[in-house]
Amino acid sequence: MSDAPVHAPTVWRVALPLPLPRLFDYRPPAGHVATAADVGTRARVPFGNRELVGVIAQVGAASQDSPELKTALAGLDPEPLLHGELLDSLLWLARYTHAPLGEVLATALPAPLRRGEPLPDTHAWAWQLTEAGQTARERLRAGQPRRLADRLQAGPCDEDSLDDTFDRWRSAAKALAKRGLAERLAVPAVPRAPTPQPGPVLNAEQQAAVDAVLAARDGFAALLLDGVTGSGKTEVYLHAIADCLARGKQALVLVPEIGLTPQTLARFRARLGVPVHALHSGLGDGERARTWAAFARGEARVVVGTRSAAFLPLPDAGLIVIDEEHDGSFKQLDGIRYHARDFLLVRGKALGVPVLLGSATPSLESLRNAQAGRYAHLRLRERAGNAQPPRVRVVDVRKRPLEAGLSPELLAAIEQALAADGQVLVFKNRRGYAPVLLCHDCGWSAQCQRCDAPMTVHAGGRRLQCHHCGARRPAPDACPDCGGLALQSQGAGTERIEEALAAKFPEVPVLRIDRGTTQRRDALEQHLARFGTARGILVGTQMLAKGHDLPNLTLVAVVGIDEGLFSADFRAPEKLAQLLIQVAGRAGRADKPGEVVLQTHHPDHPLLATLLAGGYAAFAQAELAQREEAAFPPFTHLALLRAEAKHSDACNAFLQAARAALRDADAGLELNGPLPAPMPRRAGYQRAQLLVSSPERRALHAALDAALPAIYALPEARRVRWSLDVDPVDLY
DNA sequence: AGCACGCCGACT
DNA sequence: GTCGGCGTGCTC
Repeated sequence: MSDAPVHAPTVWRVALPLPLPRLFDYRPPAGHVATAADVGTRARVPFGNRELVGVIAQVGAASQDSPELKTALAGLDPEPLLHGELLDSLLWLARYTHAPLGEVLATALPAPLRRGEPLPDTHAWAWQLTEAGQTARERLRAGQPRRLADRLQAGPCDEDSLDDTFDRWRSAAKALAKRGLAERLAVPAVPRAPTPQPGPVLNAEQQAAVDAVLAARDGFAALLLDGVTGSGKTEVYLHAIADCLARGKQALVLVPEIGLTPQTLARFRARLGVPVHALHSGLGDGERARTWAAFARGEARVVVGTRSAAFLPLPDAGLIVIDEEHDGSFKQLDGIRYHARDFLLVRGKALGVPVLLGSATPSLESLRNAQAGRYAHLRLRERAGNAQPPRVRVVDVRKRPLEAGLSPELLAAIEQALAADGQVLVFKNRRGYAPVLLCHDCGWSAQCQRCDAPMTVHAGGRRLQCHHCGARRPAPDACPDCGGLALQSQGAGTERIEEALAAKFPEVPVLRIDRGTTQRRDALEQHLARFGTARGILVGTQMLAKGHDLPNLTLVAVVGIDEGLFSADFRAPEKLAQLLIQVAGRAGRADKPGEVVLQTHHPDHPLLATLLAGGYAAFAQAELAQREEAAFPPFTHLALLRAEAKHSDACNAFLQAARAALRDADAGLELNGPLPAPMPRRAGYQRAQLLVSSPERRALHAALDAALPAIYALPEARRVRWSLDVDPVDLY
């Protein structure tokens, strides 16, 4: 502390998008003086022999051990791009995930901003009559262009309100523009006063939930909206958001990957009476950047978005909603391994706004927080509109003849449902034709050459595909080992079930929905629309578990749940219970209860017994008790250090050295490993992991903070690809 | 992560 | 004789 260099230059300390846990110092460009106001702006800097764009994280004296300083090429922002709450929250996220700040900031920014492009224009477009249009209007023939001209007579009209109030106005506008009667002009985007449409009358429980959110609206609060399927959680969101908008504030709604349907957006738009922005993986870079800018400038009011929407600036925040809060897609599994729900809770606290977490099957973490009094627990027990809960039947398939994995009882139930003009959903967690190709003569089975996993049979048995690395090859005609011709497809995936059902029920349509048939975002919509409401059978995977109204669905059959009952993953029971409840929630319609058939070899399994007798709440209680007993989350805190390399020795050497560093940091830490990953070889790489756990979150983070510099510096670290995952979702 | 530098195999 | 394999080292 004695020798702070008096003449140390004031430098920009820049967070660069690199997997290096430090900042890089630069002299500001000639003519610039670094000041605290530069923090949060971007800079273009020379780095080695290339150029990078980073964010100025600090301004100060160069660290003493810095070598020769380079000069930054340019500052890119007149005003900080990241500042206030968002910057603070991102700094928190970097500390919490123990990820390099530059990588966190790069993840938070849309690609064009990451590349150094300026914050895009966000002006709105409006239409107005030209002078010629003013005079010619009255002579126009009746029709759409005339109607539009009449509308514009009162003055310019922005495109958003035309969207809301004028069907197919674009072609009318085009017609007017072609004749020089109307023109498009850029207008400043100002949030319009909302013009909300009334929705259905709330029931008492919904009203109580809305009241609770409104009562909490002046500060941070976490509220768990625990509502059975069909209880009208979305209505509660809409009322809370409408209140937020009426107060001139912004609202953010986080939804799972598959929850962002055009119907959802249309419903939000119609009810809220303001433009509702969508943010999802299907959008182009430019559009994402414009949305980001519109929120940063406070012009945009409402966003419904997937995981990455958690990074939008919210200068006028009023409410954060997290729909299906238990959903696994909120956790990013590569790059920066953040959990969007948990990040938004931190942001809500920093912003001083309520965070509303909705689910029919809350995560055990959130339930525990509610029970501990950290979250308000709001319940919706009634299904809206008198809908009856489905009847659930467990079918014991032990010793029963199976046809493509389907029991006679199940087939009979399908026949019955179809006879009553209903629709049937058969849910199977495996896509493809069959999970294994086996030689009946010698026991050989088709394995992936780059992964420790069997290859899945596809295309009716003609092709093999690895679901882990994407490898494909034709299925052999004869066994490569013994030359025998007794190759059999073992087990059944969606494709085989579809084939069997199509043969069994040739008079009805059978539609298969899985990642094989439905890659595109709107393909699911289109498929379901074509399927309609006439009798028929849907076969599908998780994709069908939620969203998408299927009003005529009377029977839901779930096959192949047994793997979930005995998985090594401690979260498997929770995931299975959530899935069963979500899938079951699809059955039934207002006038008629639906039926759910669970086909299993383990009809007496405690998970099923508890779930059937007491519903999700009872299951969750029992499962929380087990987690506590076994010292698993949320009763302990985990971090997983993963490594992969061509040879497993390199993984083990690295993890062993990391283990020693962590042991040095905290002798009380529980360290498990190095262990081979459950699938030790994937895409040609050997993988291993070290599980770190502690009952105290602070102790875990302190140990990681203390040990990570040493881990980064390990010579063994350069011979592997490694990553740290705080709060891992799947250990396996 | 990139990108260079640096020593050992099958090709113009 | 060269182009190029990826091991290892560095980036203010």
